[in-house]
Amino acid sequence: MENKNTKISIHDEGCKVKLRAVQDTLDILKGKWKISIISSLSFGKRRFMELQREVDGIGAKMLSKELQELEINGLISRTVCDTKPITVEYELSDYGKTLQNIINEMINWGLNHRVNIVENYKSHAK
Amino acid sequence: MENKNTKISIHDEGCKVKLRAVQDTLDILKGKWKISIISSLSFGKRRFMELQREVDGIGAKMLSKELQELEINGLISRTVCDTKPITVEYELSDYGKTLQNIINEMINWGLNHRVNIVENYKSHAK
DNA sequence: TAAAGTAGTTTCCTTTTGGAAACTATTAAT
DNA sequence: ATTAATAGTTTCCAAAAGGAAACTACTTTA
Repeated sequence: MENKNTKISIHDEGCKVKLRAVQDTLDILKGKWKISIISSLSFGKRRFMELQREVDGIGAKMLSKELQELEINGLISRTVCDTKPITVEYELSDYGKTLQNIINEMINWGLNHRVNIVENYKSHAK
Repeated sequence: MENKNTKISIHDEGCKVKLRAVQDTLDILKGKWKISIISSLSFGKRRFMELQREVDGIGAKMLSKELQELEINGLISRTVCDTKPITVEYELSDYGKTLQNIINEMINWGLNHRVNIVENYKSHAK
């Protein structure tokens, strides 16, 4: 009885800690565009306009806002280059690169999901 | 020149495909509570009220709505048990379980992030 | 001098999201 | 009879999120 309660208690605490960890991650990645921006930057440094072209559908206002939040959280760096027309390069910081595993898993899941959906469509079309 | 363009083109296409895959994943997981609900269910089956107690801050309306969307997308199953007061059990489907890698990476990142934040606080407090 | 590209910011507006509380319906216990 | 617990649904409302377009400011090119 005491043993059983102890085990349940330990289990519950483990769930809570993990759920809190997920929530901590989500708090950093919240917003419609943040994960897409990080994904884009995971392929290499990008300028403002490059990001706007690569992240489908994002406007300048949202891109600017999301980049600021990512920078505040130490996930990306912003570098102003004194080129002819001024350019700004955004890059994942070392800390931002620790998100790579999450991104990779999302890429894998999404690729697989698309295959599943297409297969499902085919089987219904028969 | 032609070689270089070809390489760039291939690279660009790879990015686009991967970014689209991330977007596909995000479309399934969008909403304030979906990932938390899936995380909770990744520890085992849960009843409606259990989920509401475990997912911190969620209300009945949102829980109900998010569960419906998850069921529509085939990620969870809903089983009505004919117990004394009727109970309903929610469970990850086999397909929902394929999200486990993403959840695990989010748990790991969040756990690590919390340690980093605490360490940062300590070093500033010195 | 005008157009176009860089990187944003600001304003105004709409849509989406989400919360609180009340309500339905059933069953069991007090 | 009343309370409580199950699992939701519905309504009404507020806040947050986000988009379009105009605007700033600088430089280069035509």
